[in-house]
Amino acid sequence: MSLRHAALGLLTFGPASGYDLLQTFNGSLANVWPATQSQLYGELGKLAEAGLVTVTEEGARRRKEYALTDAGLAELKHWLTDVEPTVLRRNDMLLRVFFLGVVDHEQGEEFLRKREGQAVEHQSELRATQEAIAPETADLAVYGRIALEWGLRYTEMQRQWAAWAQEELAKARK
Amino acid sequence: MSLRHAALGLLTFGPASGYDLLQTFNGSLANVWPATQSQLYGELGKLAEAGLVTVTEEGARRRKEYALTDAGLAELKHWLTDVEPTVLRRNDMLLRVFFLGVVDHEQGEEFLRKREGQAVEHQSELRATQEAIAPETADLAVYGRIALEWGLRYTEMQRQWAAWAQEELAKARK
DNA sequence: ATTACCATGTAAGGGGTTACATGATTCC
DNA sequence: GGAATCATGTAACCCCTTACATGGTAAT
Repeated sequence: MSLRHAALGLLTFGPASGYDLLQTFNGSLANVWPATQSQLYGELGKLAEAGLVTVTEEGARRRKEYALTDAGLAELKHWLTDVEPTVLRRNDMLLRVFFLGVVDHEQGEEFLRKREGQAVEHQSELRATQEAIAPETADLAVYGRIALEWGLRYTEMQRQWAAWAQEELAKARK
Repeated sequence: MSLRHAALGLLTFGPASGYDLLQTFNGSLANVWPATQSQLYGELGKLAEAGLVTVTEEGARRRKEYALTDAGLAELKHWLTDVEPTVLRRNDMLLRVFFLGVVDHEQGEEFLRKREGQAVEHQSELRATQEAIAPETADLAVYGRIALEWGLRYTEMQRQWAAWAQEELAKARK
């Protein structure tokens, strides 16, 4: 049920069309809560029907601009403060680790090597976006910086873990 | 499509019934790839139909015991070595961070305090299971230990991040 | 006998993905 | 005029969750 809240959240920055929101979902939210066009347009319809947003303007090319209503803002605040975030489940990569004994040691090591590389790569992407938005975030988007820091620490953790795991494997092999 | 591979993976440890597998999904796999009864029985049926597992025994109480076929093992290996794990997406908690500016500073700080507490709690649970399985894992379940270590490092990262974020907020508030 | 546990299945509904479909406007 | 972009919508399909439904077996 969080696409709904992601949309409400984005509308706190100002009115926007489905198309506008989609750019954000594919941009800064891509690593946190991606959404497809199909899904978003459907959800905006439901949000309007539920009175959490309203159409404030109909522009060219059937463009509809949506704005948050009081009820929408209330729902967003409720979600932020009263609803417990779900703990992370379903980790594709870790599931594979569980069964890595099925293939031989070399392939196990290669798997971990790849994870290490992927973490490095992902981290450098995050650093790139960090530098791209650095100027304007003197104190403006504190929470944006905090979210980004999570990504940096996560990828760093993954990198170190994968390196450690390779050593463990080497030890176990002797 | 990973429930299928989780089931195949578990069957490499020996034949088992849907009910047996379910205990594992609710036990050691709960933090990695949970599955419901309803879903699992359905998937086992599809796996049998696809020839990746076979019913090796029909016991009391309609119990069916499944075993991996050669095709099933091949599919599992293929998934382990050739299919790239999906990078983690959709983080409920981080999505909230993005919009935390909507509520006041105190509530923002409380949110982060809760995350810190949750990380501590989750980590101590992991340590408990670590000690519970320690004796038998001298070198037996290397990959199990490696997966567990991921959890310990993840929760530690989250704890430190949440603490850091609270400091950043305090700084930004002055 | 009753309770607890073993054991499997179906149905309804939500959320997500991919693909299909359509048309308006802007820019070259 | 043609291509790129803006802009919205529908349909089919898969995965997952919750709830409902049924019955066998073991232990007290």
